[in-house]
Amino acid sequence: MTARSITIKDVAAAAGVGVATVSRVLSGSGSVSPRTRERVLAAARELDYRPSALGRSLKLQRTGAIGLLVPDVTDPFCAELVAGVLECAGSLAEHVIIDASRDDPAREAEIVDRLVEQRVDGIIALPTRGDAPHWATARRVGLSVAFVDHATRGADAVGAPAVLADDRAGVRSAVEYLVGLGHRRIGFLGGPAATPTGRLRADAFTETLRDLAVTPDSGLLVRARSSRDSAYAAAASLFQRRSDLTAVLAGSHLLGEAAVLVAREFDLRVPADVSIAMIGDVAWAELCDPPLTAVARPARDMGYRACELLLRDPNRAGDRARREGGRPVVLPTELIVRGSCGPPARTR
Amino acid sequence: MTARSITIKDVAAAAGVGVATVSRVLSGSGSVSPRTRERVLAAARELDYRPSALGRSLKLQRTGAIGLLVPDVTDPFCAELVAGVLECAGSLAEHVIIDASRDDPAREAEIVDRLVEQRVDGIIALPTRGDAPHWATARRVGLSVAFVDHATRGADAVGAPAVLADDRAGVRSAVEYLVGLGHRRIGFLGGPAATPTGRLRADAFTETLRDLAVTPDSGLLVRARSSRDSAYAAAASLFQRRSDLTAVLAGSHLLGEAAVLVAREFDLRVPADVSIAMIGDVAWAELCDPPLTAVARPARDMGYRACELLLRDPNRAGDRARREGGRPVVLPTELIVRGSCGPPARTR
DNA sequence: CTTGGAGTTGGAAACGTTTCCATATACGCT
DNA sequence: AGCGTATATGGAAACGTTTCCAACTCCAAG
Repeated sequence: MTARSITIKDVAAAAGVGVATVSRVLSGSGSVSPRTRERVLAAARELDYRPSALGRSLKLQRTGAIGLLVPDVTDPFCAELVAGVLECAGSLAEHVIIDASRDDPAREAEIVDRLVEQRVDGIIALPTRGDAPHWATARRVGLSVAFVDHATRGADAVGAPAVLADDRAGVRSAVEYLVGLGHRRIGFLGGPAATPTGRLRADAFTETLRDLAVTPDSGLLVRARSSRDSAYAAAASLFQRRSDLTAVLAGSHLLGEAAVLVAREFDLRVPADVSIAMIGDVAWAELCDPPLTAVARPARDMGYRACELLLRDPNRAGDRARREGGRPVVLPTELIVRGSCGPPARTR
Repeated sequence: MTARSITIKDVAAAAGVGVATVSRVLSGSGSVSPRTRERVLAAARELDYRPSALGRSLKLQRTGAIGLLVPDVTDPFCAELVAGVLECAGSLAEHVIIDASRDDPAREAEIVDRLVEQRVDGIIALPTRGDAPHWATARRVGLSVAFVDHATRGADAVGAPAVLADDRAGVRSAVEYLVGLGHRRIGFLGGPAATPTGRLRADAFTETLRDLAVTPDSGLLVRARSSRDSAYAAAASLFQRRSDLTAVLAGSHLLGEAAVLVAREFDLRVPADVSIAMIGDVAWAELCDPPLTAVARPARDMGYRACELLLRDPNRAGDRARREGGRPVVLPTELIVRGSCGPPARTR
């Protein structure tokens, strides 16, 4: 019951040396005679000694932990991101404390507070909004923060490094592709205008159309909140109102899902009746019939890079980011052409 | 630069009281006069004091952290599981240290070691194999462990509580459904025979067939390793060798994916030419054309329950599990009928 | 034989908490 | 007035490390 766990003292006693020596042997620093080293190692093995990270962290003022904050771990993009962070953290012998904000700034603030208490070495976040006050607070208490995806403004405000996908180019490539196929009335399903991502992608959409000399039609641009239901409703309303559209670009995989379901609901053949493409490549895109053309965003790399940025001399990273005005790392996207897009049925 | 972080001592000094009093105020235990309480609170606010979990954990010998170990966070089942754990942990004010074993026992052992060093309050694991030696070690150093999914034998061996989906019943329901539709030559795509899950599902498959008086045909049962490539190869070989089969049950969502792709590759219409069902419901099942019939496993609940089991008086839980011979918690599955199964084209 | 450095070693302080214990104060009784 | 009790408070120990610093041993050089 009262099995007091064994400490460095026990090992020292068993080996007949001082605790300092044990520490030196185990951490490999300092000089110890081979003879003592052997004795200590034997004692440690004998007792099945497990050093406590608590004691060490307290002394070293460094936990070897990083916080990871995403809206939702079940989202495929977030999951890939997490995998990337895990991969990098593992290779740098850091461990990862994860939590989900569920897109709720209040919850996010709480989590950040907890991570501060835990004295994590840094936080990687896909923030609800990067300019929320708790991020400034985190930086103020000396925590380094790295933002991932849709946080440009926040990174600026807080002076934290950021890793982004080149969504503007991603949207552009998809639109160019669709227009190249002959589409002129292209619907866009976008995220909430309140979020940086939602705004940016919609802007890139209209911008590209203008650049290609296609007059944008505001009735073809629909917004949804980030829930499944809202996405479905948005898609349904778009398809219903505008039976003249020949293609749809979904601004997220959730919206892409909605587009596919609604098209099926309306008995529209893809791509004969309507072409569909989406931002964000996910596993099911390949399984759809027809497989869905999508803009792949390098989620895993983004996580890896963010972690690297945070851990590889964190002060430097933060400082550099601030000095350079928070110029974020931007990773390229890639248009994955599959079978869901074709020439429009009725040109003009 | 040398911004030594402020401690309880600073607050005590600022408020003109002893550290003990500050601790009492902040932790809400013991008695303090309203006047002092106010002064302390003011000082803490003034200094923006953040208590250090390190000091507290060291003193309390309890970290408020649990370890979570899954093969792969990007797997939809694992992701849901993680979400469930996060939900429960959050409500109990615990934080979660996550890592991925990538199905590698050696890596798993390392991670467990790290978690032991971190002095987590417990570990939730979807283990590579529950009877691996490091699990016994973990228990020996006084760590409580809860297994999730395919770990029956491990739970027995280690005496840890386990949360399982009722896969046997799940497979049974799918097979009964297919046989009920008239299928007699049903292919089964199974996981590796080396894993408990792989064995159990395949066994349930043949068992059910026997119970339904359908003579099992060993040529219709194919194994794959857990990689995507291997799944595809297995599915391809099954479809190629046995053009006489009228239905396929995939033993995992990865194998289901393979079945769908191969069927499409072979120009088989679903469900006209071949019916497909799979174990494990995932988001894309609904997006397939036709949507895939699948056996839903309550991943999120499993995570939640496991966390609950671990945290709600962990000693008790472990002891009870041991006393009862490790009788695991078994959660029901549900057959979600969609459009991918129909009567066989050529009966007999 | 003395001196000095190199190589080993152990004691003790520090990291930031919580909590036990002792003390101090106030107050209501007898 | 004296006493007992309840409430408030602070000092100090403990949690498990790391590392500074001092001390000790050994041996070679003077």
